[in-house]
Amino acid sequence: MPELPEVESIRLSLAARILGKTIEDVEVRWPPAAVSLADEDFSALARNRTIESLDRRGKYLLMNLSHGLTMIIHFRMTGRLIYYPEQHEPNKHTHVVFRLDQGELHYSDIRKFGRIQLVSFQMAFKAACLAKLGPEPLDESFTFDQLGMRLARKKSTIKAALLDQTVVAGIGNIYADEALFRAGILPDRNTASLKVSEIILLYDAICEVLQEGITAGGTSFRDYRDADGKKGAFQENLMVYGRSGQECKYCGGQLAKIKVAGRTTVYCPNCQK
DNA sequence: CACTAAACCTGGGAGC
DNA sequence: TGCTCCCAGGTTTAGT
Repeated sequence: MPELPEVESIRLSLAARILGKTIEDVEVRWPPAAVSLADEDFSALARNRTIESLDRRGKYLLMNLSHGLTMIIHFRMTGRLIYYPEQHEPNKHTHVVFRLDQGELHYSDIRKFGRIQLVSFQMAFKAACLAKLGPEPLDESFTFDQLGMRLARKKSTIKAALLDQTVVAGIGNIYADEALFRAGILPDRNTASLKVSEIILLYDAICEVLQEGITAGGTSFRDYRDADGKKGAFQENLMVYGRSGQECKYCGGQLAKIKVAGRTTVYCPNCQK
């Protein structure tokens, strides 16, 4: 389930393969996955455009094409974007095939939740999905004060606040649980109950866990792969996510599982207060 | 405003 | 082996 570190890892691996290449043809095999401007044909619109740059905003990958067009890609849970240097046979989960002047880019998605939107560059940041996003947690402009001010407006649990993309962009279930463990904060604490010292710990934990996730090439708990089809390594560093009932790597106690904000949440009852 | 639930989907695992 | 059931979770939308 690609969160910020996974999308960033896709962006980095993809950049090395496709920047400067031209989209010569597009085969949309499952139309709901490829959304374009009103009444415009996705394939026709994308054809004969050069891939000029790759950006990321939260969990969204932005592919900027020549002539002012941008593809906004969200992978949701099982989306993948993989580059093949040679012609490659699509499978039943391959929804869009981009044939480049050299190689092919395949978008596949088992669960069919992900979407590729094709919009004008000017419209991209006004698009409903991007406009509401909170700050980028790894930008220099993201400070602990900013986090504190945004959390102060929330009346939910701290876990729900971290998953809220309008508070901070890019955190999902994995990194929310990991950041809260590192900060020693129980996931179902009310946001208003956090002391300033705890928000400082949380701020540091968020920045560290996301940066380490990127360095490890993301977390391949199940489906995630980068643009070369390679797994990440951060699953080996997970302290709580997916480890319910197992020993806490820090104190040796048993990790607990609860539902918070409708999501499975794993934490250490001893290390997190 | 904030919460919950449903909807969107399929594969994998558990239990029988 | 094969069936059923439940679970995984990002986001939007509808309802309370």
